Amino acid sequence: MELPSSYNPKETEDRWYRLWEEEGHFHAREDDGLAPYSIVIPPPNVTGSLHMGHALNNTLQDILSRWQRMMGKSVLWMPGMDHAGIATQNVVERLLRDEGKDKNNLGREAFVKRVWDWKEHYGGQIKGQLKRLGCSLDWPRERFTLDEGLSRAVRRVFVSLYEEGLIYRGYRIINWCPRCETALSDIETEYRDLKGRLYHIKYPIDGEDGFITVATTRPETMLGDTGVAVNPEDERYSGLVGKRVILPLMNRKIPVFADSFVDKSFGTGLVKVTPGHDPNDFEMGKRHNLEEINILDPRGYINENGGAYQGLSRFEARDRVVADLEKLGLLEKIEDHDHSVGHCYRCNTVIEPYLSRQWFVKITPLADEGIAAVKDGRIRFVPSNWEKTYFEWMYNVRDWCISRQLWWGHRIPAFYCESCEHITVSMDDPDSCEKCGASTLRQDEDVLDTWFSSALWPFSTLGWPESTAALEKYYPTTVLVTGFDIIFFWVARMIMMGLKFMNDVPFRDVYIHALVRDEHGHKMSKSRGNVIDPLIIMDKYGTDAFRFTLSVFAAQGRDVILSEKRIEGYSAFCNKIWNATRFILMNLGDGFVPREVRAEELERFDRWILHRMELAIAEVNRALEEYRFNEAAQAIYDFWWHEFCDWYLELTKPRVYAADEGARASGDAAKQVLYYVLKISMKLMHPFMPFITEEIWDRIKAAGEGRLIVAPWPEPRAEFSFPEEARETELFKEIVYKIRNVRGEMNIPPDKKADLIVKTTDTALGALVRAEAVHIRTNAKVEAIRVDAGYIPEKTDASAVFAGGELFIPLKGLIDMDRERARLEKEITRIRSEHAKTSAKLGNTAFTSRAPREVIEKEEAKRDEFESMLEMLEKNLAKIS
RNA sequence: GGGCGAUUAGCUCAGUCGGUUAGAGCGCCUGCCUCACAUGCAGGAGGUCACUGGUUCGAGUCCAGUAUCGCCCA
Repeated sequence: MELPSSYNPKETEDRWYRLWEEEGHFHAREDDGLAPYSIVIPPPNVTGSLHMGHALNNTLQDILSRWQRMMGKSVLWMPGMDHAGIATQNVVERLLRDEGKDKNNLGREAFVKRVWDWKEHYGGQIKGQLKRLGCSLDWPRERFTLDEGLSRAVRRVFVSLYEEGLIYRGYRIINWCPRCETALSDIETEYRDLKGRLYHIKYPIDGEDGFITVATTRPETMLGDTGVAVNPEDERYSGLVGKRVILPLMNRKIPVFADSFVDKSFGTGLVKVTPGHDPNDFEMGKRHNLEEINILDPRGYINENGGAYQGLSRFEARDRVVADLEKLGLLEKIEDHDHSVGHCYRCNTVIEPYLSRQWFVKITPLADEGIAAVKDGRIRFVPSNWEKTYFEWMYNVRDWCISRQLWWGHRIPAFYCESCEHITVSMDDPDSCEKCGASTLRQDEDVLDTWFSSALWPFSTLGWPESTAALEKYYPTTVLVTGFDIIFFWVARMIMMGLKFMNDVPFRDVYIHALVRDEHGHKMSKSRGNVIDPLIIMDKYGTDAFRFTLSVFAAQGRDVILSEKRIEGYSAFCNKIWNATRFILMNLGDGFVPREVRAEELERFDRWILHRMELAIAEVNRALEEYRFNEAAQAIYDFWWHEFCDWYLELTKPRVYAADEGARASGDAAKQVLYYVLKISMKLMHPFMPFITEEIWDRIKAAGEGRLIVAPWPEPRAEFSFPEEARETELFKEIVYKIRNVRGEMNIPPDKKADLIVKTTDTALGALVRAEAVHIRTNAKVEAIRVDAGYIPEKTDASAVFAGGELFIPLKGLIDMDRERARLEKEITRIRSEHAKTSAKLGNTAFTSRAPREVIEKEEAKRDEFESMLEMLEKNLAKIS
């Protein structure tokens, strides 16, 4: 039973993952008769590869899954990927471009086939990377948003919402990406503050000599102006309303009208109105019957409506328009002006508000249900403050533009009749128009927003619209784990769709974790060059160290700020786990037979460590129940390192090393406890560090015991509650600390043997010191130990006080008096200031009359203790002065 | 402009119901290769809990304001 002197993650990780998977431990069974616990993975993009956000997100889900699996639940963690319409289409288009090809030459069918080919060969790299991370996903159930079943679900939802009037076709301003050449939803547009300019342009008044001046940030859109607006309350321009102005460059006569939308204080108070290229202008145009002129083609170039500017890009057109206005003397001035400009969230191109016909989901009726579900607690956000963000958005949500001018995605199941224009929307492709019966039907060219299919993820992956056993058992899912950045994109929409089509929430809890940032708190991004690649980290430090680091830093409401230094620190923890195990195995001996630990054979420190372990188990359970991953991880770390390794292992050494017959029973008990604590610890650690714990488990498990991944989670054991021994052990530790402190501060060389006199009138304490003399000796490095209530210290004794007594270390000839005086003085100062604080409190009648009794008693006890310590310290100081 | 969050040791952060001598990791200083681990052991230094005011017997914790920073939305 011996371990190599260090743990090799590389070698073990791969092997264990394969075994777990082969043995079917990740697979959920609908018929297992166990209570369900289900999580659906936030489906990564098929084009994606594992980044820190994924690593955190999936580590947390895996911790929950493994914990609940060990708790005996029927755990389903559903894997899958998202077809990522724009991103994937972009990837393949780029490939084609490199080959000198173009998707339009290829044609739709061939292009889509090409994307599928790409997906088969290069897509889904992230799957292997999730395995690398140890994720216990139920792979045989893996789904893809574009697979047959999910496509069926998407179509069912579309048809059903259309029939109900919740999906409609509309002609309006949407966000258009001229590079992707598709519409985007509002939330796919990211606004960024840019330094721009405000151009003041003079428009001549029709039939008069004067001008009016309008201010705009986008002069090129004037080519499509069909009006000028003014606030009705603006006295400056009251005479203008009803007149016409001549649009320069285009020489079009356009009306001046009043609309309360106009902000009097912005620019000149007069705004040019371009209904074809601005959502607000569009609304005004509707109110005032203005013509809507579209001056741009889908690529963002000026079209035939832009007169002489046709063929220019929107940016070239801006320069030319400004230059021409300047020449005509119509450019009054240009001011610097900061404004926020929409960008495509996929390709970062400046978005164009663009007038076009698109499909929309009427969202308000769905949102109302979604709001109610969170309001009445059917869904709980953790941390709860995210509910506020959710409500804020849901109350102000606008109709969702779901059509995309792409080829990669779910094609919209709407069929236009060539003869009567009727739209047929149905589950199966129709042969003829449902209205006039004509067979000349043309399917809508567009596909659906990828998020439309992701919105169905919690039930579509379980087999909906079929009614399956999986759906029956695992829906609603237990918890959704995701980042706050997709609350609107995904979480809110799943809630709405789940309520609509399943009549139930898609998940009970939504745990929102933070973003991973670099060590300076910056968002990791390729352009910043501060990306830490999780795969490199796992290679370097091992997956377990990486996962543990993520858990420790996953505090609620905080960003995860990651640096390699920390990961390195926790790889030391893995080493500590390995080596403590190694120590235990080396000392159990070949004849060791594990058995139940019996209360009557336990010594003080055995009871103490079992007591502490029970507390650790309770803490891990509580923390995980509340999704406080960092607290659970911290509890594990502290217990293992600072209690089990720092103290208990040291305390067992004399017992397990002892060779004589009389000590054998004590040594045997210690071995049983070591083994027991080791096993329980592996269980507690497993969800966080699955590989090293399974590896250790494999070497320590009893005959016939199965894998750790499915070992039963530790049950609380009331018989291991030993508060008395715990208290005594803390006292023992304090004595050891004090002696070490004296040695350290006094610079006593390690090889210098020192004796110890403990002076106390407390007989129980004296008995404790006598009983544990061996352990004080080995842990504090002292020789002879004596308890003497009447001890009169020598002038050459170093001393220290503790709760219940004082201790002396005779150091004839070695003691540096100045140093010892300074040490005692420092301690006196410290205790005095504590004493002052507590006696001030007790001297305050407001406190003594109003504070709860136990708080007062605590203060009194503190005061008494400080007083007796001060008395001893001062006496000892006087003695050596 | 509206909303949310943060500010605690040199750095990065915990701190649960308002009551402990405010903690951890890293870094720093001192001493140790003690037969599990130098990825380690022992000891130590280091804090006006951003600021101002309030509530309270009592505030790192609750409230208000200020400052700085970050994020989301318009």
